[in-house]
Amino acid sequence: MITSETFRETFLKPMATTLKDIARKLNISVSTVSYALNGGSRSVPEKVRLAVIEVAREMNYRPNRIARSMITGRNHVIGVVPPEMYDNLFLSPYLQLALNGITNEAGHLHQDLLIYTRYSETDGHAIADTILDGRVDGVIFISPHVGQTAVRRISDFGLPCVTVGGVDQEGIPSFRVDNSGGISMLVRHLLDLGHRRIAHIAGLLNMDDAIVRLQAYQNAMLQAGLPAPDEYVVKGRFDIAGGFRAMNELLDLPTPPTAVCCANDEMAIGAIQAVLARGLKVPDDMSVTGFDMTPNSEVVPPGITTVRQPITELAGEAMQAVFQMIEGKECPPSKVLPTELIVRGSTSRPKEDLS
Amino acid sequence: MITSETFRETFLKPMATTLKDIARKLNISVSTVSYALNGGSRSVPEKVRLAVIEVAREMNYRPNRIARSMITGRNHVIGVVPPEMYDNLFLSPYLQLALNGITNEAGHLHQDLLIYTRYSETDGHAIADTILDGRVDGVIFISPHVGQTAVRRISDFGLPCVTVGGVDQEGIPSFRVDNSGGISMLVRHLLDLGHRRIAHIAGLLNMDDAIVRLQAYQNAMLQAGLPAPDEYVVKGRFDIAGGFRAMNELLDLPTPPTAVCCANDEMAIGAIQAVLARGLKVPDDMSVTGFDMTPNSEVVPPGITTVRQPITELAGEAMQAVFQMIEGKECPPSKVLPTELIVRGSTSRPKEDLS
DNA sequence: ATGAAAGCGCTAACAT
DNA sequence: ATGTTAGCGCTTTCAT
Repeated sequence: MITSETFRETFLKPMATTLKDIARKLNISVSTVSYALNGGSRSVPEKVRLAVIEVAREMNYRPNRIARSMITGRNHVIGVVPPEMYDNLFLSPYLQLALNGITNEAGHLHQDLLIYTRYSETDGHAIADTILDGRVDGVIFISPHVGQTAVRRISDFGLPCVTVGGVDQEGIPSFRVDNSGGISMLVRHLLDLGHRRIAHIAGLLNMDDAIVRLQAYQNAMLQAGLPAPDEYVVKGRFDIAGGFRAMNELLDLPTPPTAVCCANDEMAIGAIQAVLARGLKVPDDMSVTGFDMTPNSEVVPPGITTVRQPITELAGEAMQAVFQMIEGKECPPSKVLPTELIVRGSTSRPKEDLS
Repeated sequence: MITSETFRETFLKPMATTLKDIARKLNISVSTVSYALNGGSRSVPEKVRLAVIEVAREMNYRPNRIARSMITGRNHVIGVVPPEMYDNLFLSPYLQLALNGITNEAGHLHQDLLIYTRYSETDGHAIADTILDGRVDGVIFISPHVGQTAVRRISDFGLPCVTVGGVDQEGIPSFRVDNSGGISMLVRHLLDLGHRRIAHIAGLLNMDDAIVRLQAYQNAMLQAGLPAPDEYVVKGRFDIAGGFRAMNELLDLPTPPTAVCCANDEMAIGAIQAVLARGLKVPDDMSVTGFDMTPNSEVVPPGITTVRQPITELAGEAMQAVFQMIEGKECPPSKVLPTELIVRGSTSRPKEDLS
């Protein structure tokens, strides 16, 4: 007869030592073994305790966290939902920095990370179901989509939930930078240099950060009394290839801009490549700015003028926040950190004086 | 009286709908509900099935995967162990590429990833215990240390286990490139250009890949009848800063090399920075080679001559391999993929003819 | 001081 | 066709 146990034993996983095994060997009860090993509310005589520990070692006992989770309701695992559902996720510097912050902090807090990478299901319903299946104690969304309904669903369900980037939502703390302030600084920097025809390469407009940055660009231009015509706003998808294409579009315009403000560093890198590919020079023929201050923004010549976004710190704080919520403490407030202007080689006065 | 249930309900997680709740509501048994929802070995009349599904939706039922795991013994989660225990893990391009491969494939196979980032415990014993606590169905080690005893422990226990990089071990399939072949190609390339004084910046020598590459360098020099003196071998820790320091050491030698072969691209980037910082030029004053063909190796001027290592593909195959083992299929064979030489701007003939 | 037993939510064998 | 029940390995209450 093939019982369930026999089946598992034979074909799936090897049988591990359980508390019961130890108890049987020592002729004591499981509860005593449990208390001896984990020191709960009951005290166990030193002699017994040592014997149990000895046998546990001998038999190579390892507590089964799944079983423990069922009772305690705690997994000590935090779910992490990356921004988008495309292949080669980890090539995004933004995600890298965010994961570093989360990872470092998770280590300190003794939590493991379950990274959700299965995005066959695009709809928030399915994603939420996966997240709410009991394996994680809380969730961190990294730059969720606009209308990522999963965030709301999860929060409504009562599972602790925070976002890195994104916008504020009732009861869901978000940790982000002052996008508007950052873009304003960059545009002002370009204005101060004497630029008047300034274009914007926008990110994925289904992400809040991209939307806010676009609006900030438009506002900054408006305030300066300068036009921000539609053809000066090109979508760049937040990646190098997108920045490359977008810059080409701008260069093909009858009156190209003299400066381009990109919604992130990667698009700035692509944009610079496009300029160079035409035999033009950065910053002489075209000033370019980025956003994020990723490691590459420094390495890529001539060094990209950008805005420092403390993503790693922010992500770390997000991690602390979910943890607090999990621990039953009060829902911590959202946090908006200021950005810092980093001027490097990719911006200079325009060739022709346009003032 | 505060029962365990009340406690959890009140302070920790919200109570979710269970099969029992649905059964009670419909006045049928849990097993019927289970079969109606998951369609196991028992058939359920269409009418009942629909009613169950309806109520499940109404009550917002979500299966508890923890409970399911306890019985089936399957989590549909694969553990991933990153190479080292330092902060800012995700800045390593090697890890990024590996994770991409694993992630993409995990998506196809419908497996989630649990990334182990808690390395307060350096010793293999503790790491193995964490991994063997029942939450994952298999493990992928990325470039494990030499003497990473956890790998052996886990494999001995019977949990499916593979490595990306590293060396072959009995019963543990590894997926890696031909390190020796790659380094040989690079050294030969430098020799062909006319270099004779060739140094090596080695990686972390507690990693197999670093050791093998160092040996390959020494062999290649030996074969060419050229010296590879101790002062021409400097440790660079596999990162940019390490490459920078190492190159400075080499430049301070009474007779500096004319070319440096680095064990990875990042150290090559650091090395180039060090050369430039002294007002020297790459490749005119110093040829530099990398390893891995990371995205940056192309972007950093003058473009780094390197060796393409199909890390992403390799990692994907590793993922497929653990999955097969989990499914009870035979342990797949290890795989060694060839590398490909990528010649770019960072190498040229030495200034002085040394032949 | 410690054994027995009740579950956690689910699956699957066993009955009916 | 479907209800009852025995666990999975553990924690924790209850009883002794």
